[in-house]
Amino acid sequence: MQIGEMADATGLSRDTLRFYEKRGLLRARRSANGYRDYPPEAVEWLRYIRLAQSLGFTLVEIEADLPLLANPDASGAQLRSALARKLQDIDRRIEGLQALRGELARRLGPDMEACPLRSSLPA
Amino acid sequence: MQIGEMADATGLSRDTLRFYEKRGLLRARRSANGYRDYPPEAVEWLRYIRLAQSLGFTLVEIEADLPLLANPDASGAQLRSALARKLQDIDRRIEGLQALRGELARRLGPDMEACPLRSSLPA
DNA sequence: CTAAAGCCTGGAGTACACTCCAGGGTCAAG
DNA sequence: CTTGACCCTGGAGTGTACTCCAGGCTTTAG
Repeated sequence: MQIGEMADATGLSRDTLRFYEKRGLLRARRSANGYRDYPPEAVEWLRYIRLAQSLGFTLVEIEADLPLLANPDASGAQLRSALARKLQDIDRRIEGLQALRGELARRLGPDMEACPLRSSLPA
Repeated sequence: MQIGEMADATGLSRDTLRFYEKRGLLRARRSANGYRDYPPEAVEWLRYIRLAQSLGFTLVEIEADLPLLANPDASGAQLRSALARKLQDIDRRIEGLQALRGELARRLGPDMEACPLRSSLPA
């Protein structure tokens, strides 16, 4: 799978794919002519990256899980604990969003005139 | 309340506060000497900004809600519908996170060896 | 009165995540 | 064998959100 196909398959630009590779986030074999050749599974990985990223994870955070995930010697236990940490991370984020939701509903819901958020806003 | 106190109260740097003001995200009266003078309610507003931001909202998105919130002529109905949109926004984000959580649990949970995420990872 | 700490502005610099060239090689179609 | 669509690299440029000066007032403590 060469770069243009991958770009079409994922909605990412060629430049973005090259950029991810430079960062170490994505690997590609090379054909005899030097063209990148992606395995089809890379589509999954890229979709995962985009999903995580759209939800507020940075590339650094996504990368952080990578050495363990990519290491074939990692034990099931290690993987499970890494996964558990990540899930906790996500759960914290969900809780944060629920708190934000509550804040907004509380502050703008019942009494919109006298809400501290409104009275402290810029002109 | 002058800038240093506000910085201490919110954990933001003076520079960040000045930056927010330049962007129109925060307003401050000026004392006779030209120093910024913040109303104490601004602490609430700043905390709100930081919370929203830590959850993946950009300053542009936070600003987008501002003209309506800050407009004293906005009707209760307008405010309520703006709030409803924001809450939907947050709910979508929560759903996204739950999906990500599911993906991870599914892919790394039962069968860690043969997961497509792992096999497509960079060296 | 002076020194230290705090404030001001304008502008340069940084990190992240791209995005867009310029210059050049590769390949399939006609 | 040329044209057009693809690919390559290296490097410059963009937008967001700060962060860090330099140069210069103001205020407080000794």
